[in-house]
Amino acid sequence: MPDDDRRAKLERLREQGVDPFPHAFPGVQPSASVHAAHDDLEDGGETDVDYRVAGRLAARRGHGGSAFLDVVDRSGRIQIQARRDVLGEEPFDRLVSLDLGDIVGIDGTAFSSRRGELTLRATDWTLLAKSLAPPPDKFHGLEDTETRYRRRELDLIANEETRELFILRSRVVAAVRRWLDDRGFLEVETPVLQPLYGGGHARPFTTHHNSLGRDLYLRIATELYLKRLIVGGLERVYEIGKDFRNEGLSPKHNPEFTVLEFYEAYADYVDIATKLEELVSFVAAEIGYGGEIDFSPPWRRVSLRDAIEEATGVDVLAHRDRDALVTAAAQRGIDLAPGDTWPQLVDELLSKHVERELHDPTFIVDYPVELSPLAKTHRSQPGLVERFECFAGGMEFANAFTELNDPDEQRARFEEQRRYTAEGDDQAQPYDEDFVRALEQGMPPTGGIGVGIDRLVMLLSGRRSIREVVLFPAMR
RNA sequence: GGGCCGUUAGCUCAACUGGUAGAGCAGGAGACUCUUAAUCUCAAGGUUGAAGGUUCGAGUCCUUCACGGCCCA
Repeated sequence: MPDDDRRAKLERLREQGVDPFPHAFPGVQPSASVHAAHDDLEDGGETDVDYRVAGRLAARRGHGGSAFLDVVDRSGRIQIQARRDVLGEEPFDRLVSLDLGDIVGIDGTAFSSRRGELTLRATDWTLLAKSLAPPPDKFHGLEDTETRYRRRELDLIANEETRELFILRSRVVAAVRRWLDDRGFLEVETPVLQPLYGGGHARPFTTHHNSLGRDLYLRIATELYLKRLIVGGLERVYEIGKDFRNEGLSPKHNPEFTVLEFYEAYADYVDIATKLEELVSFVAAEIGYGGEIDFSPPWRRVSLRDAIEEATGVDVLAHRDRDALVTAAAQRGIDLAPGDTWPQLVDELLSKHVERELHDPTFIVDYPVELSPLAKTHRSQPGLVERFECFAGGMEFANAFTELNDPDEQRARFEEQRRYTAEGDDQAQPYDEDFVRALEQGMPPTGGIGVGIDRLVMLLSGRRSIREVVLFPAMR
């Protein structure tokens, strides 16, 4: 058993007075900085520059009196040369008999091998943590999808692309924050545990607060609280956080997912669209995006009605109730579920016939009021609201509107949602009196948006499954 | 929910129409002072996802289940 071998080594080390789990190792430099300083060294060239690096032992090539070791840290990989004549008998033998996966600290002098690989000739070394479990295959890495998701630490150890992907994700989020911070947006935190959920079309998770003796919901969106902050005069706010939706898993859906929402007073959905173009193209440039999607502004804008009519021949606005729409679609050879509400049917036409064809970023604008209970009525087109969803790579990744700020109309919209609930839509939005009361205080004209960060990372990294871009995706 | 594919050593994969489960890497012993998927020698490593069934005999065929992947709804 390999584990037994490793445990036997652990005991042997302890008997030799070596602490296999020391407390710290100060002064470590990233391996990439060693490469940056010396990668122009000629083949076989020597330096007298010493470095201290640390990381996981990933490979070993022994040659009797010398050996080459590969040490991996977050910034990359660096080759270590161990020599008996440099280190001395015992330190050399112990270094060379470490297990792959052990964490080591290396002090060494930079030089270039005969074949031109930058290498540290170890002058001293320290075991920093013993690894008791064998690592994945050093060449093939870890390929089993299930193990990669369930044991992401192994994926990160074995697969450099995974490490780079999650570093990329972090850079995406950092760039988003930088862009918003630079434009006067204030980052805020609103409740995850909510007495009433709202701001989205979804089923919630329910939990229970023991000492309050009441049920609470995990938020499905941050929208209503953020708009209350606009009422409060914070003018430009944003939140990046997890939302939770109690629905099925798919390549585009994880039950908990990261969303950016931002709201801007005195702006409308046209302003927000421009900001989204700028934000995403900024982030793409910051991370050096070089993929197939053209994020450069301006992005195409097409009305929801035209988009659906182009794809299906059905004019949804000419068939403004459930039965008429089902009939019109049937004449075009499209079966719709007759039990759905009218807004659900429109949403179905959009997601099944339009969404997957939208490769480069596209704004679908001006939605029926029935689909958008929190959006302001369109200034010129009756029956519509000022709303857009943004699509790219065949996937929705953002949703925005000119915010409804008339409290009486908001109340009426919530009442309409109640009717949809009564018609069987279990995702319709509940009546939130606290929110309406806040609107009664007076909310300035406001534009707001939600951007799916996981999906944005999928687009920017070319990944086709949300599970690839979430560190620990939900598994059955 | 439906269809298809997959699950074999720690990891990556073999095993023909049913006939003693193999290899590489990792791990063990040894050789080797510029290798980089190092090389060479030797030995070891398995409840073939689970449970049933058919058969003289099942990794292989059948049924059910679990988990995963892809596609569809």
